[in-house]
Amino acid sequence: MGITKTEIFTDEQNKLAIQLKAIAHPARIAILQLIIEAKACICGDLSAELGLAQPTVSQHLKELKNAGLIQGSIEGVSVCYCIEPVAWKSLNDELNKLFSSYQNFNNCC
Amino acid sequence: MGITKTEIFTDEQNKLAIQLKAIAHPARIAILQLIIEAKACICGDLSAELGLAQPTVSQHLKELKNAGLIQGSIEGVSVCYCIEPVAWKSLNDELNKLFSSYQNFNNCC
DNA sequence: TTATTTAATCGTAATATTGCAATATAATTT
DNA sequence: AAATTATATTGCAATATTACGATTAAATAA
Repeated sequence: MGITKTEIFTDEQNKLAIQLKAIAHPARIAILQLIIEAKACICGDLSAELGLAQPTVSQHLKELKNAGLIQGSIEGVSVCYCIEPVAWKSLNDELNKLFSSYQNFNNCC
Repeated sequence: MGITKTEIFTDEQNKLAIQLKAIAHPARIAILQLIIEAKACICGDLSAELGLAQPTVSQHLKELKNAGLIQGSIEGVSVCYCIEPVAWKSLNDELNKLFSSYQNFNNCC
């Protein structure tokens, strides 16, 4: 079908999946890294830096924005994108919860 | 196109994207949680617990296994799946690196 | 107002993902 | 060996994703 059965999962599971999907692409990982290092935060600069067409980068930025992970502020003719601190921390917390819930010894095999 | 331009990204970025994609689905998050809590680690049990058909769960398990995040050991007629500790820690480390690289103050907007 | 600059949207082709019924495979039990 | 039990694979329909050329929209500058 190509459609996920979201109704059988918890809101937490669905939210985490959506945010993870947003960062589960090398271009979007690269974009986040460039934004964090402040090497580039403008669509055109990111496009040049990455070697991806401007519409492609714009689309990736839109997905990161839809997931709430970045925010854009208008800077004259261009738009400066940066991390949205609250969602970023929330995702970090949720992932820490998932990863720390596993201890080597509580395995059954 | 539907195909990612992996060649323009680093191996690290591609690997992280692949592992994140593996866990970026609510069913696979739920499966990991059930495995970690040792509430279920067998395909049939997971299928019953989640309310997804057996082939669907089998496919999700395969994807997690392909990403190296779980491993299966044959237990008689059934297969017991559990976390692959090395890859699990590696992904955790990589994510910690990404998240900790961001500090609120190094933003440009 | 008319350029100019930059980002967003539209449209589209190629490919990937999701979910499951039907079936095949593998291990155990009788 | 035949039956049983459990998982994996195949095939398929519906939908989603990726990438980009062409175009549009929005803001500033001349």
